[in-house]
Amino acid sequence: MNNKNKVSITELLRASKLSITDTRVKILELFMNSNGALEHSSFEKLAGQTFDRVTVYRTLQTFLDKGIIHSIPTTDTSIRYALCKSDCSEHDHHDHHVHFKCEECGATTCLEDTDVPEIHLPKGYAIHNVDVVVSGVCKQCR
Amino acid sequence: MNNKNKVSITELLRASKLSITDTRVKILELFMNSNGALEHSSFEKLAGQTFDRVTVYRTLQTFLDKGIIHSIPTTDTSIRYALCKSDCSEHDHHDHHVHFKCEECGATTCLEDTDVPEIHLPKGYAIHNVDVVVSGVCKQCR
DNA sequence: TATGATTATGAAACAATGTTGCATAAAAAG
DNA sequence: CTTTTTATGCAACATTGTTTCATAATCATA
Repeated sequence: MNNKNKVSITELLRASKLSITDTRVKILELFMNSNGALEHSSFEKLAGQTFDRVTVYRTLQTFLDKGIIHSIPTTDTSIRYALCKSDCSEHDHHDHHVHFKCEECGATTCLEDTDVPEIHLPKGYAIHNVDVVVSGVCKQCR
Repeated sequence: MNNKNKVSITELLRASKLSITDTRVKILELFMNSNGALEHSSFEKLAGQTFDRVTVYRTLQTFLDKGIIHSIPTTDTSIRYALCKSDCSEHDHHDHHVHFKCEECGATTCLEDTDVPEIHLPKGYAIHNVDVVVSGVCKQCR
């Protein structure tokens, strides 16, 4: 982690009107240093340091609320989280990209360049969000 | 639950080479009598009868393996399950429909008539499955 | 339709995951 | 530097998921 990232993490927290704490900075560093999406247990295991379980839950919830991260649905037990692009905000998410879950290595990644296609539902439904999760085998595992 | 359904449940189990047991029949009845997708806890609460937790887990896993039900990814803790159409089989799922989660009533439903659009990924990815989960407000809740 | 082989179930014990309340510690505001 | 506000850690608890093993139910077949 270089100094530039530290500065941007600070700015990110400040922009979301969140106080700057060790836990929040370290969790954001973990997100920035990892390619894929992280699941909850990662935060307790990683970083040589133990975060308290409760603090991690609360921090992730706060980041979700503020639009700093987004959650990725899964059919296993663990929800995954990934950083939002910088143009997301509290009430205006637009992470309209596809997520990919590799069945070999287990990694979940955001395919930023692959847009979610438009979905047309029968009349009467109000659409707030569309999640697309593709599973298969990623480049590295083939 | 009428007799016709009972017969078809029996046939369904037999077709999947599963022995016909009370638990399996009752869990399938729950699926057939419910419009939306069911989460695990439903099976323990519903039906006036208490199923053992372990049996429910094993039964759902068996049904998944045999292609009788499919799972629907969520960003909350509970995985949802719904019946597959009759033309699914053990190694050949084709439930290529969109799922809808209502933010008001919480119900998750299969939109059988809304196909999952084709997704084009960057080169190198092998696609096995595409899950689309739309969240918003359903007809009944508007 | 009884019998043995096979498979499913339930119980117990455990492991992992998620939640709540409250005292303390840290950060922000003045 | 002090006060106010907010975040954290701990403890206790609740829920969810897993493993093992003895018992019970189902199936195949005689």
